[in-house]
Amino acid sequence: MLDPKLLRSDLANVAARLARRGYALDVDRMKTLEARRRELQTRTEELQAERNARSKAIGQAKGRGEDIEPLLAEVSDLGERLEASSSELAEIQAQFDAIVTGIPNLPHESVPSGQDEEDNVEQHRWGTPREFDFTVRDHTDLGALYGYLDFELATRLTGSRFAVMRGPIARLHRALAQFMLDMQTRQHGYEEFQVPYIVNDDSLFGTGQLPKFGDDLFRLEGDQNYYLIPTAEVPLTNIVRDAILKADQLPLRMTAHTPCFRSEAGAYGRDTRGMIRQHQFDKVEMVQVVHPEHSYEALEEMRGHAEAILQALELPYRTVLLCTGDMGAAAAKTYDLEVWLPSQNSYREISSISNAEDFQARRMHARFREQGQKKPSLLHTLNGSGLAIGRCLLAVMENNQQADGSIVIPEALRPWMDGIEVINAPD
RNA sequence: GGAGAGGUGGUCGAGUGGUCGAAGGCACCGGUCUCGAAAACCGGAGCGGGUUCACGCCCGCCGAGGGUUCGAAUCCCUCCCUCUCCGCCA
Repeated sequence: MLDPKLLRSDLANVAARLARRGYALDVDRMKTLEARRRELQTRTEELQAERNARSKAIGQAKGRGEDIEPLLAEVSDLGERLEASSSELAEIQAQFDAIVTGIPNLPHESVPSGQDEEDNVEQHRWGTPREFDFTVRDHTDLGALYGYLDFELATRLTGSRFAVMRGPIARLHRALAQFMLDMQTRQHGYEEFQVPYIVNDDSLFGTGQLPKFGDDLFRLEGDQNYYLIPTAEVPLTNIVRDAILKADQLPLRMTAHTPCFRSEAGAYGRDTRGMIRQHQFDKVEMVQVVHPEHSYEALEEMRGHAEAILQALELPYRTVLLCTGDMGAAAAKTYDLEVWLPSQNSYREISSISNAEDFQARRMHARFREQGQKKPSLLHTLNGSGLAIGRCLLAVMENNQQADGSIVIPEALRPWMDGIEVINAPD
């Protein structure tokens, strides 16, 4: 959420910056609503003040044993006028809020303008895609070869876009998760969390999925407004909702391994084959809660924390700076890491690292108190995948495959695989 | 799931429907005292919003949302949460 004060004082400039990411702010409507709001709020508060004063006077008169009938007569229509004014104010306020809560974050000045992923800017590449002297299989074929990865079974159990992993592939999946968690906690200073996989609507509002992107979420039956988490970013970031931290507690570095559930309502028809785009996938997530002055250092740092995983696994990747049109609504700046997939002969997203600045903090009322400062100020929040485990699994499978369909386990991962070096056909 | 008791400021804890944003204790900050500290004493302190050049003034907030009333922390309704006992379960 943007600062409502900024929307009042610098509307034209805000609109211009939003236009850069393709968001058309209705400036005239905002001006009209704001003028109306101001008028109604002033009047409502005046009426409230009058009510308070008169009620107090009635109480005092009664205390002195005086006749309060005349005083009551004086306030007879006050309630109605107040009700009329305040309900109209609530109406205007609701319209204003509906717009404000739907406005995306302002892009950082270093973010290139652009429409979609075509306009993203590659920052650098790491590793060299391997040359194969045989025809590469994609992970779906590799998994099917020995029955370690079964999409048809998952379809029978549930429906489309789910996977069943078994034996060594299931084991590899677990190893990846453990490996990533251990790296983030032991080497990068994150605290490990185990969080609910179901959250309420307040949490989803806080991180910005609601109210606008509810279609991408799985909502639970019942009247509790419960949703399956689309990412651990939601529970982890909301840990600081409604909190006022002390400056010396910062930065907070949190990580968690969770499943993520996405209905991907807008993405049907894309990546229908394999486990690139699933309704359920596991991810190790990193979240940082930092002092506003340090959030861009933290962004670079987190990018490094995610890259370190890919480097350790010896997976070729490239780093991409997202353009304004490809960023999520909460992000001011986002890097994507894209891993090399031989079967697609291209790089595919495996991690996304964003600085939300105070966008989420404002929605969550997440603040901190600067040493010696009276007023609390908003924190900055960042999140990044470190990494998406399903996609990492398929990247390992495809990049490390051999002619017979066996898969070499990356060196760094072997301690988490009981020393298994190659995934072969079952005995 | 059944029965009961509760949700008040950083914390503990008062609060007959009327000057209550709310006593008091603790913790906290500033000051006096002290070589320094402790103790004692004095004082200050919540969050959000509106308005003002500013001092300030005003509004809202006692789990959440409704309602009754001139007036609600206090009365009524719905929901959420916590605790105790029983049952069930991992």
